[in-house]
Amino acid sequence: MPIAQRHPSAIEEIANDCIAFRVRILGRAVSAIYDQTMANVGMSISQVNIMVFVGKVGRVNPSLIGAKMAMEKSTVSRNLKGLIDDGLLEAELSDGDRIKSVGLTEEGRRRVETVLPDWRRAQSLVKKMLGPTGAGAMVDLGNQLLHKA
Amino acid sequence: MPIAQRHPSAIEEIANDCIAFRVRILGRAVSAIYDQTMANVGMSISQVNIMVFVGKVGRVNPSLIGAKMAMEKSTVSRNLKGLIDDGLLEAELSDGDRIKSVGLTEEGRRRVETVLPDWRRAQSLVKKMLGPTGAGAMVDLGNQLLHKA
DNA sequence: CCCGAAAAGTTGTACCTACAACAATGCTGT
DNA sequence: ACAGCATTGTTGTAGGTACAACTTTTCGGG
Repeated sequence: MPIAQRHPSAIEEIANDCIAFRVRILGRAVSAIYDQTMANVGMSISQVNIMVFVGKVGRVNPSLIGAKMAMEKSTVSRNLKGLIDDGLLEAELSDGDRIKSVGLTEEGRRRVETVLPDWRRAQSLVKKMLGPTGAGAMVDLGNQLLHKA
Repeated sequence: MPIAQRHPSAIEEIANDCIAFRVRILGRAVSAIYDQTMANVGMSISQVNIMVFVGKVGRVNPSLIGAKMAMEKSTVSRNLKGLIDDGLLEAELSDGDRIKSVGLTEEGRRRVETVLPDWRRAQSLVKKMLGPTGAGAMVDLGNQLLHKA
């Protein structure tokens, strides 16, 4: 005869299993390390990530950034605005002044080189925090998502 | 004699290896699924996670929430405020009206039960997105961080 | 070519987040 | 008991994020 099932409360179930809970904590913990480490050059990890993405793929339109980076289009719009104003991205505009595409400027490219040492320190700290296995798992998981998008 | 090393640009290096890049994309993608799935009950995954954490550990002071959930104390302060105003958390206050500790109210507990079905749908969608292996890795990584904190 | 629908970008609004500066609380040694 | 210091919580400010509503652009079928 079947063994009586234990019925964990909603709280137990969510606390024990929730993926969002864990992803979000991880995101805050990891982002904080990069942001703090790169603060001396006045760049956030959010900004660096966008510049690197644009620099890697070349000229892109905002919607592709959103698709690949899982960002809502309005978020992309505002984030690009800041980087363009700072001269780190260069935009091709439509008649109505909408961003048709962006590319990394030379200044942007130099800026990425500038943050590299700090980025490396942060990356190393995070690897230590997650352990080699954890860090590897995280990269694999991210790549899987990136290649799917 | 040693083989000449290829020198990837800063862009290549960061794009290929950055853990923050991947964690943050994952965080947005995952959070969006939970938020959209639970929108009909008017709760965000952020709120549910805090309620569940408080419900699980019982009466806690804000600083512990921050420590365990990797949230800055000011963030905790504001997030608790909302849940208290909504009657989902109950606060013990100091003379100066500062929050000494919070606990889950009965209404809060019921609310968690209410979102459970939607939470399960979201959880299932995310598991599908990450695959069983990926989801497992994510939970392990999160637990590791939680137990260390 | 043109019309209508779909896709893409922007703006208003609101929530989540963090840092800095400040205020209140708690603790420790004498 | 209490003076000084460390911890804890709040508020000002600013960036990151998403949804809804709107505008502009693009794209396909007549």
